[in-house]
Amino acid sequence: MPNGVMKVETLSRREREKLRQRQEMLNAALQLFTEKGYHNVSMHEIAGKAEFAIGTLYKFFRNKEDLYRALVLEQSDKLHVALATAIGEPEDEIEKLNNYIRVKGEFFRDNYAMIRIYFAESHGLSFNLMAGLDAELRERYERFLALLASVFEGAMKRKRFRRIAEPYHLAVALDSMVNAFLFLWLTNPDRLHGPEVPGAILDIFSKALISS
Amino acid sequence: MPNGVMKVETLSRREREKLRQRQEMLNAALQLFTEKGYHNVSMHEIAGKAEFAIGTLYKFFRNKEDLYRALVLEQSDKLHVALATAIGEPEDEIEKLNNYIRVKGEFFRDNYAMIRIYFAESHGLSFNLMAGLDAELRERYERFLALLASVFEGAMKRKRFRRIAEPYHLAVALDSMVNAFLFLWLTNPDRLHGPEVPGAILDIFSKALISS
Amino acid sequence: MPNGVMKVETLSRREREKLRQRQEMLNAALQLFTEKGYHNVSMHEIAGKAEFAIGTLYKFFRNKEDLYRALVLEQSDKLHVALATAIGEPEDEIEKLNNYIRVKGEFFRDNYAMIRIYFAESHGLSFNLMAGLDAELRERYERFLALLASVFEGAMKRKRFRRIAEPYHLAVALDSMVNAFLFLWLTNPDRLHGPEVPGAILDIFSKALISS
Amino acid sequence: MPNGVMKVETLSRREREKLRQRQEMLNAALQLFTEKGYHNVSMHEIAGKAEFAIGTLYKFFRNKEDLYRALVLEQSDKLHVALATAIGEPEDEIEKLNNYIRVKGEFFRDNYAMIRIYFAESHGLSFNLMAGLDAELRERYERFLALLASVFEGAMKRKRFRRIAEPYHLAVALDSMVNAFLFLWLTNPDRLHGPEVPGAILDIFSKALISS
DNA sequence: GATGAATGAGTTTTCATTCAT
DNA sequence: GATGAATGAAAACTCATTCAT
Repeated sequence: MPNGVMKVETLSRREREKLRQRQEMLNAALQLFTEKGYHNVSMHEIAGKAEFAIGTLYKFFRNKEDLYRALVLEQSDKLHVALATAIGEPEDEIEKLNNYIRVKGEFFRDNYAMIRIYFAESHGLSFNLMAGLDAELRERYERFLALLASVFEGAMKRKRFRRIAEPYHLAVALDSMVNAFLFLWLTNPDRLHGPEVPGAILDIFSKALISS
Repeated sequence: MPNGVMKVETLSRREREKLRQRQEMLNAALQLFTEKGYHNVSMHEIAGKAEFAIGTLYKFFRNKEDLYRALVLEQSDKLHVALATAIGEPEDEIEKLNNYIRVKGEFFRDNYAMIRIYFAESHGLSFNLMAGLDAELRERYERFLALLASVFEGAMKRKRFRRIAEPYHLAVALDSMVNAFLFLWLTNPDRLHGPEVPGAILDIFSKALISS
Repeated sequence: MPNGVMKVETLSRREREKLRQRQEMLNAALQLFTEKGYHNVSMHEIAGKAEFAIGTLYKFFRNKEDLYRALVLEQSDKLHVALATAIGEPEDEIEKLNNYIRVKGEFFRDNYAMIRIYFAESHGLSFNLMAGLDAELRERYERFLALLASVFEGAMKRKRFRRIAEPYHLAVALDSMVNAFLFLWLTNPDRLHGPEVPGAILDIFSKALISS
Repeated sequence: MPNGVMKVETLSRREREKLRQRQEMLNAALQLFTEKGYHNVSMHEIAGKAEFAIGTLYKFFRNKEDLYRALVLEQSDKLHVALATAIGEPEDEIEKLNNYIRVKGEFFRDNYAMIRIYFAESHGLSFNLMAGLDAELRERYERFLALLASVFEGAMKRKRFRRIAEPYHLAVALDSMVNAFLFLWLTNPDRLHGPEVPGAILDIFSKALISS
C-alpha cells in the first residue's frame, strides 16, 4: 500500500493525532531541506521548527536518512498518482498529453521546493545521497514512463500518430522536454510564460507526430 | 589566462609536476564525490586516495569548496569548448546538430562521473551546495543555449527549418532531449544503444522542423 | 541581571546542578590555563579534566573564547566587589587603605592562579588575546582607581593628607605598589611575609602624606 | 658573554652578514609578535616578513620557542645595561633615581612593543609561555632590584634617606610605581604627560624618605 | 648553503543519536 | 510516552618542522 494512503476514518483518535504530528515533522523538514540542503540541516533544527523534542522526532523516524526517504517517497507518490490520473481521464491522446503537461506544471508550481529534491534524487544527480533511494524512485519513474509510452503506442496503433520513433523513446523525449520547459518557466519566468508551456511543447510533438 | 589553456611546452619541469599533482588530486576527489557525495567525503579521504598528505592538499586548494569549484568549473569549460567547436565547424544545420549530439555523447561517455555532478550543479538541483556556483555554471550554459538557438534562427531565416517555435525554446527542447537520451543510454544501455541516439533525436526534430 | 548575583534559594535543583557543572568546567579551565597557557590548552583537555564530554563543554560555552571571557570577567567582578566593600566600610582613610590592602591580599592568596591571568589581561600584557577583553577589564579597573582616588581626595579636603600629588596618581602609585608587594610575597615568601605587606606599604605612604 | 655583545671589528665579513640577517629576523618577529601575539604568528609569516626562506629561519633558530627566547632575552639585556649605567653615573642618590626613571621612560617610549612582552614574561603573567624563560628573566630582574636597593642602602647609611623600610622593599615599591606611571603615560597620555613622570614619583618618595 | 614543498599531528567545533528522568 | 542533557565520533583546517634538491 502506498505510503500514507489509507482510509482515515478507520484510524483511532490516537492514530490520527500521530499522523498529524508526523506530517508536521515532514513539513518542517521539507521546508528546511529545500532552503538549506540535506547536510546543512540538523535534526535539532527540524525538531525545533516542528516544535517537538528531539527525542520525539526519533520516535517517528529511526534516523535522519529515514526521515529524508519518507519525505522524498511521499512526494514522489503524490506526483505520480496525479499524473496517472491526468493521463487516464481523457479519451483523445493529444488531450491526454495536454492534461499531463498541465498537471505536472501545477505540481511544479505548487511544490517547487520539493521538485528540486526529487529531480536531484530520481535522476541520479544527487551523489547517492542515500544508497538505494534513486533505485526506488527510478522504479516509480519507469512505471510512469511506461504509462506515457503506452499512450504513444495506442495512438500509433490507431494511426493517430506516425511511428517516427519507439514509443518509449518518445515518452523519454516528451518528459524531458516538459521538465526543461517547466524549469525554464519557474526559474526564468520572463523567458517563458506558464500558459505557453503546453502549447510550445505540443507544437513540436504534434508537428512531428501528425503528418500534415 | 583561460583555465588550463596554455602551451604545455612553456612550462618548467617544476610547473608540469605541480599540474600533474593537481590533476591527481582532482581525479581522486572526482571519484570520491561521485561515489559518495560531496558531504560524505572528507578532505582526509581525498588526500589519502590521491596519496598526498592532508597539508599538501590544502596547499593546492584553499578549502574543500575551492576544490569542488575547480572540479566543476574546469569540466564545464572543457565541455562547452568542445560543444562550441562541434557546432561551429559544419556548414549545414542538420550536420551541426548531429555533430553537437555526437560530441556531447562522447563527453558523457568519457566523463560520466563528472557529468552527474555538473548537472546537479548547473540545473539548480544541488541545494545551493556552493553559493554562486550555480550562477556561474548557469551563465556558461545560457551562452551555449544562445549559440544553439542561433543555429535554429539561421536555418529558419534561410527557410531550411519551419518556424514552429522560438529558436531559444527549440534549443532548450533539443538540449533537454539530448541529455535525457544520453542518460538513458548510460544508465540503461539495453534500452537505447549509443549510436541510435542522434538518429532518434534528429528524427523527431527533423520531422517537426522540415515540412515534408 | 548582574553576573552570578542571584538569590541561590530561588534556583531549582536543575538550575543549581547546572551552575555547579559550569563551575567545575571553569575550575578545570582555570587550572589548565594557569599551568600551560591559553593556547596550550585544548578544549578536549578542559573537558577531560572536568570529566565531561567535549559536547557538554560546548553546551555551556559557545567556544573557547567565550569560556575564557567568562573565567576572567567573573573573577574580576568578584575582586572589585570585594575591594569596593573593603574601601567603603571604615570611616578613617588610613583604615580604608589598610582594609583595601588586606582584602586584596586575601584575594591574591586565595586566587593566585586567577590573578595572574587577570593581570595579564587587565594591564594590556596579553597580546590582545581577546579583542575587547582588555577594554572591558580596563574599564572596571579604572572605575576602581577612581574610587581609590576619591579616598585620597576626601582626606586631602579634610587636611588629613598633604596634597603631594594628584589623587588619581596616588591611586595608581598605591595600587601598583600593592600589586608588586603581593606578588613578591606570593612568589618569594622568604623575602616578605604576608602580614608585613600592609605595614610596609602604609609606612611609605603615610610618611609621605602625613606631615610629621 | 651576553648575547650579541661582541666587538664587531673582530668579525669576518661572513660573520657580520650572518649577524645582520639574524637581526632582521628578530626585528620581523618582534614586530609580528607585538602586533598579534606569540601564538597568532606563524614561522612562515616571520620568514616572509624578514624576506628569508623558512628553512633559513630554522638555520638561525632551532624552533619557534628558541626564536622567542632570543628576542626577549636580548631586549631584556639591552634594558638592564641601560638602567645600570643610568644608576651608576651620577653621584647623588636622588640624581641616580631621577636618571633611572628617565632612562626607563625613554626605553619604554622607544620599545613599547617589546615592553609588553617583557612584562608579561618577567612578571609571571605569561601563562608560562615558555618554561624557564620567566626564571631567566626573573633572575636578571632581581639583579637589577638589588642594584636599586643598594642605592637606597647607601643613602641610608649616609643618612641622606630615612630608613622607613627595607631597601629591597623600597626598590620593589619604586620600580612598580615607575612601571605603573610609564604604562599610564603610554596608554593614557592625557592622564599623565611624559615629563611629569619623574617629578610625580620622586615627590612621593622624597617626601617619605627625606625628613623635612 | 639556501630553499620551500611536503608532512601529519593536533586543534576547534558540530551534530546524529542515546537514554535517564 | 515525551523530553532534552549528555555524548563522542568525525570533520575542516593550521602550522611547526623536516629534508631532498
